[in-house]
Amino acid sequence: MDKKSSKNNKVSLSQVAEAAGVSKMTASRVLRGEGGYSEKTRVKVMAQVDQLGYLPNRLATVFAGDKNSTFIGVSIPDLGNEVFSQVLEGIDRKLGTFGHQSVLGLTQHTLQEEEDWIKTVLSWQPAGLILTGRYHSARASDMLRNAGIPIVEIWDLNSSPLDMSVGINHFDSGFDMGRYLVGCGYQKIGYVGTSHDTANAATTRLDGFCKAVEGGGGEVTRQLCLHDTATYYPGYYGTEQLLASAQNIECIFYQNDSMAFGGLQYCGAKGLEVPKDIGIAGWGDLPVASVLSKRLTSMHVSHLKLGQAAAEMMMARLSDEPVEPCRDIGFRLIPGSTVRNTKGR
Amino acid sequence: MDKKSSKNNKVSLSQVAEAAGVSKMTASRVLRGEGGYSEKTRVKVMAQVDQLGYLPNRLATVFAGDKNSTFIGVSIPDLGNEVFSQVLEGIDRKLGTFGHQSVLGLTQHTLQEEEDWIKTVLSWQPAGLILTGRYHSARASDMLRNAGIPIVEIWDLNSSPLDMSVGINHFDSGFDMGRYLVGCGYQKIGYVGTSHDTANAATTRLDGFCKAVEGGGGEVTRQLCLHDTATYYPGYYGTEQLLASAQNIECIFYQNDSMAFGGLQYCGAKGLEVPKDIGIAGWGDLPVASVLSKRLTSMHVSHLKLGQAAAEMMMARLSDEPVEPCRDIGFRLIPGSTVRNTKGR
DNA sequence: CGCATTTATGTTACGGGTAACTTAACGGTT
DNA sequence: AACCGTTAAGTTACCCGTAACATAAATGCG
Repeated sequence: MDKKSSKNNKVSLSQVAEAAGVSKMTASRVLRGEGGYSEKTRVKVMAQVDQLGYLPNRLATVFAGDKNSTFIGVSIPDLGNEVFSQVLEGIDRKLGTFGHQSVLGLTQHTLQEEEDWIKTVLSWQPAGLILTGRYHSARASDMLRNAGIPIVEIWDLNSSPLDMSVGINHFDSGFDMGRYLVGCGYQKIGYVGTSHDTANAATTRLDGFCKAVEGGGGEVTRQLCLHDTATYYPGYYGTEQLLASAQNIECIFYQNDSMAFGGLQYCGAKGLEVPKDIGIAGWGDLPVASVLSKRLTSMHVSHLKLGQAAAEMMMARLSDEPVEPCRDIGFRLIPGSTVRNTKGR
Repeated sequence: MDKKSSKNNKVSLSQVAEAAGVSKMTASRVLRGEGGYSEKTRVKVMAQVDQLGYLPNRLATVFAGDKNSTFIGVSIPDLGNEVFSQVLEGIDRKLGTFGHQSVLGLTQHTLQEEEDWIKTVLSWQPAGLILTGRYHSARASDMLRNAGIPIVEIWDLNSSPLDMSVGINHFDSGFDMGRYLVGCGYQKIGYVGTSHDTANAATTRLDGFCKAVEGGGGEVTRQLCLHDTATYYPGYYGTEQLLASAQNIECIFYQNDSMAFGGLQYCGAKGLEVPKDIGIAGWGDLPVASVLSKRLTSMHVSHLKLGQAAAEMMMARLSDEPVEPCRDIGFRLIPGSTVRNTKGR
């Protein structure tokens, strides 16, 4: 049974059929429970399935062209960011309940990586794709259009998606945060984030943020930590750089909570009291935000729910159920206690 | 070009060949760069490939049985735990550099989920599997043995793996932590963790921990938060429960850092000073541990490296290179400052 | 009992590529 | 021109399961 031929030691349906003394078509019917066979035959076939340890080859089924695969390609920028690992968890768990599998692609926030991955994953005839972000290379867009399979773009809500979209309006979330901070009485506000080669959700948030702050009479001093990940340490050093270059900053908005934690740490190390001496606001509301004795001012997004929604839309489309092509997951501002409460003035 | 037939609108190699006025075998040779065709033919074929937007169907290639697939099934307990998302990131990034893809399975720490997933993923003819943990259901073990593909068991180092294993010795890591805490002068030590239906790495750590503590004359009061995730909140409430049931606890060891953060938060809320009034030790050394003003006493494991090593072993085996079947990634105790420093006594 | 109907099972063809083999075209040599 | 080796291209068969069609056995019913 084991390792008999160098080429292919898998047990095939024909072998099961032969062992059971029936044609492979009959065996196929039994395995699919399709009906049209006697109980005696069913028992014979199933006995051989157990005996030989037969596992169906789904490649053949899909290949035959009549059935869809159960692969869903899922592209995620990176998993170092807790946000995206939660999204992925939501997606994969939900897909799992429908008997589908995620084929992962980590695109490192670059369109080229995404394009390469799309090309590869499409060659596996996936049932659908879930992509993070609304921006794709021209060639990627072509392939996606021609693929003729359901596509869900997540994270950055897209009002004219390739197919379907679920996420939040990042501009609005940045705007709301900006308005809130200005409302707290801040005027000179800094920003610490990372820059990527392409437009992305964080940039969109910053745009919204700036608009609100400037509209409220404030001013945003930008500080982009080039070519680094949006994590704790860049947050720390970005804060140092920012404060060194502009002394009158009253409050800092960070690309995400991890970076804000780094900022808090820097302030603590330099004896700056938060929020007395400086205000700190993050984005994303990571669970670990609760670790701090002071609740971090942040923006809450239900990442798990976002992932689940994406998977649900995908499955609905695959079952030909009607699907609303755009779904807004929403966000919620967490006032926290790392910015001061001086209303207006 | 788009959506022409309801069944299959994919461009096939035959169509390319026909359009280029050659046989599909010739087209196949061109696409694989196998040689044996004229430059004129190559140009003709490639022109049609671009024209028609042909994407190879790898299903067919693998199905034909002569080539291996580039799927690697990867089972991970959950992604809520930052540890595992780092492991997955390490795996997928490394696999990607070899042109392979991860097919994800979240097994929620149950052997049944793992078994079901293994059955499904094997039906897709993966090139190999990477599984978290050393324990598998009997049926799963059967299937794995019969699959005849490389298998890497990660996380919990297995001296007699199904095929290959990479991870750390959890017993030893628990033992070292126990010895360290006893060495710091602690005698009455509590444990807060979660309990699962099956043996797992955390249990093994606890065993090692208890052995060291008891060997050093100390005593471990166990507190298992049944049926909950090993995250922040159960850490908080587990600490509350533990301290309510045993007043003389001097130090608490947690299943992981997330739970330890919860414990720290609880102590802060109740006015207990760390480490003056009580010691706190975690496990895993999450990056966010640096968020705290006090460095959390913990055990460092390089999760990313672990994932990369798993992928490397897999790829080496697939290229028939010699592979050491067991690889110990090691760990490093982080003394931190959440336990007191009273040496011996 | 014989014919119609249902049920059980078998046969053929196919999908998209590729290995293995065959044939045609080309170039050079004597 | 006849011969041969090389290169370029085409043919055939196969991988594994299933749809579609064909046949055989069992059952129903007047």
